[in-house]
Amino acid sequence: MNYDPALFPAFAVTVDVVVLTMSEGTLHVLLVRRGEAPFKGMWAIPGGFKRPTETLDEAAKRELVEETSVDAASLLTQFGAYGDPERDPRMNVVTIGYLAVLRDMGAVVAGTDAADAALISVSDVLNGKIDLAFDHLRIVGDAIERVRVELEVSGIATAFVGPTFTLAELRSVYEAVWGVQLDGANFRRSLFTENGWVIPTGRRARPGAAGGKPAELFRAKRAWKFRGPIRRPL
Amino acid sequence: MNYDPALFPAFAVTVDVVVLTMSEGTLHVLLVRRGEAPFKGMWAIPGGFKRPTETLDEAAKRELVEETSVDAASLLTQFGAYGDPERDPRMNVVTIGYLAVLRDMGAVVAGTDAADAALISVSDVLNGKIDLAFDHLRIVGDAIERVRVELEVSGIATAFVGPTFTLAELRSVYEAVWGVQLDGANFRRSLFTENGWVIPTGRRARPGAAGGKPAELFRAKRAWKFRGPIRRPL
DNA sequence: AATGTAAGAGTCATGACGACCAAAACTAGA
DNA sequence: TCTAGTTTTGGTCGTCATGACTCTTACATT
Repeated sequence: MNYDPALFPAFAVTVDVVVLTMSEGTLHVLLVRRGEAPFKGMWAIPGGFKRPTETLDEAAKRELVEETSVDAASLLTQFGAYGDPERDPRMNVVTIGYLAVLRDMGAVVAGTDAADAALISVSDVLNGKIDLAFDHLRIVGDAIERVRVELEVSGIATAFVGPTFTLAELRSVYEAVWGVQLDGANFRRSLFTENGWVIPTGRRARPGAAGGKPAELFRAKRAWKFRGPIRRPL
Repeated sequence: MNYDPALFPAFAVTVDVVVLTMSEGTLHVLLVRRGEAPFKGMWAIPGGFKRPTETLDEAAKRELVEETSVDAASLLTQFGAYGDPERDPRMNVVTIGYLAVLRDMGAVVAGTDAADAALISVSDVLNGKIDLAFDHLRIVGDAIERVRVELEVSGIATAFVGPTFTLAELRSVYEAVWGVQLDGANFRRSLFTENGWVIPTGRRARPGAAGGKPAELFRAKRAWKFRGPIRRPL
């Protein structure tokens, strides 16, 4: 730090947001299609340039709204920075990766800045069926890995579901993210024995098309901030 | 991403490294004294500008060597990015925080770029006894928090000790970082029941000045990569 | 009414964990 | 040399979380 900063090479700083959600029982990521070179026509995660007058968190929130018209202020967490020299062929760009977790939103609305937006299955992205621009595959991979640990140490799971949810709904979040099968009865016990996780609403959800006993609807309690209710198997 | 990046405001990008180590049984952080304005004479964490031709990881490694002549390539993990508009009074600087964990090094050698370097007690820093330049207090705080979780989910603890260590030595790492007291016998059992953590060397360490039975020396096994051997109390 | 499905409640064995206790092996001082 | 103090190391005991089950309840579909 003994130099004049103005003498040093300039970088562009961007924020990229990995938006994860549950759709049809599996994990999906929100992608936008690039309208210009480089990587024109390819899928990419939404993002854009940070402005000098805003913080990184504010930039991430703004970009997410601009490109997907989604307001996820409360659940936007930073998980990594990427600055490899050739990650952008045009110039030196350092990007900050943000993770946003949303509940199922059904249809995706492309925002003002994006040509096209869609929810893509995470497994299709990770195994290479869908090519991503830049180093976005690595960024998405890091985001997924982050969610896996967050699920255990924090209570990010409730962000995937609505304000009221059934236990099976919540359990499917863990199963999809961790890629495991969890016993429904044991999952229920984990949330009830140590109380502070869920509070019953009295109302019940309609059973699925396959029938079955209607599940009770719950709301999240505050304990989720400190530690997750169950531990990751294996 | 629909704009020409050259039209956007330029940032300086730096890397700052929080070096943590155990000294006299407590957690210490490596700080350097600033020789120039702003914040001249104050303590700061070592760091410097990223070059366009290197990755962020390489920049962190290089800066650490330059300022502290410490080569910690294997244990340099990124934990956060900081880009608040006024965090550097001179211009827009976005910095990437890195965490390095070293074993006790005794004396600190100031590198070529630093006027002075010293190991400062982490508690003195966190409770405000030592003022840090820029937003480095927040950065150090985030690094500490990161170590606390890393200690539980990964096996970063062995990085604090030498290639061979006693169990009491390793236990003191957990106690210092988590700020708890752990029962020696139970700690030992945790490392032995689920085998894969330590392998005995047969040799024994010399007892401390207070006497006591000489402790056996161990080496680390590979299991540390997946999960920590014990869970955080509370 | 019969069948299928999923929620919800309970049982049982295992195993991890905290709180202890006690022996072993050393140092330091009387 | 003897004794007190300290630390490692090995062990017990009770509690509680967890995984693998079973069984009942309450719905849908045919």
